Amino acid sequence: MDELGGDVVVAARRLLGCEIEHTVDGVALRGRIVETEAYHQSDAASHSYRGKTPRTAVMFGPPGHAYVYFTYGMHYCMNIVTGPAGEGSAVLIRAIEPVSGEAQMRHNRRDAAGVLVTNGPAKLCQALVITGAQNGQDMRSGPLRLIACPAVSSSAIVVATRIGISHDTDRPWRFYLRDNPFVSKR
DNA sequence: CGGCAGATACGCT
DNA sequence: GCGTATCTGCCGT
Repeated sequence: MDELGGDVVVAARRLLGCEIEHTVDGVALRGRIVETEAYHQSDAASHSYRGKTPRTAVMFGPPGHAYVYFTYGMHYCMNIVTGPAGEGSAVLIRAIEPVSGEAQMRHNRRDAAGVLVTNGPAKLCQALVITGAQNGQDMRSGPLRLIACPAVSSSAIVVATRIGISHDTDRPWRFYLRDNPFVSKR
């Protein structure tokens, strides 16, 4: 998807409605992106704010790769790297709606019921078996893929402030599909 | 159902 | 040392 190489906010909106698929042991675990957040180098909430480090190096790499980080001692969260190589920007995937492999996703989540299976950034990583092993992977091909989609119309997108951060909290850089039940928080 | 504490390990200061 | 782009269970209303 060409738009990933441009502005991270444009990319965050553009990724809504597109799908992520991780094939694990021959089973395609696939979901539609319903909630995203943009993170940019100029932004104190971003891991890339203090420059390139071993942990954040992937954010400064080419667009379309996965940036997976480990947090709170137990959770993984996944991003899709955006912007030109050299710029530290990425879009956090905060929620997806299952499309295929839903039974396996629920199993991976200790049989979570209803929207609880994928309605949060760490939950969807657990459901899709995304860990540090996927960090840096090119999502244009391979077992972890991004599947492009037509752009979602602006009227279907809700703009909000980002969740769980303590710096630059006022940026309207969170986007989600209006009325989608898998969105993490209204 | 809303609020809060606890879990738990890693990167960076 | 300290803070963390979170989740879950447990408590009270």
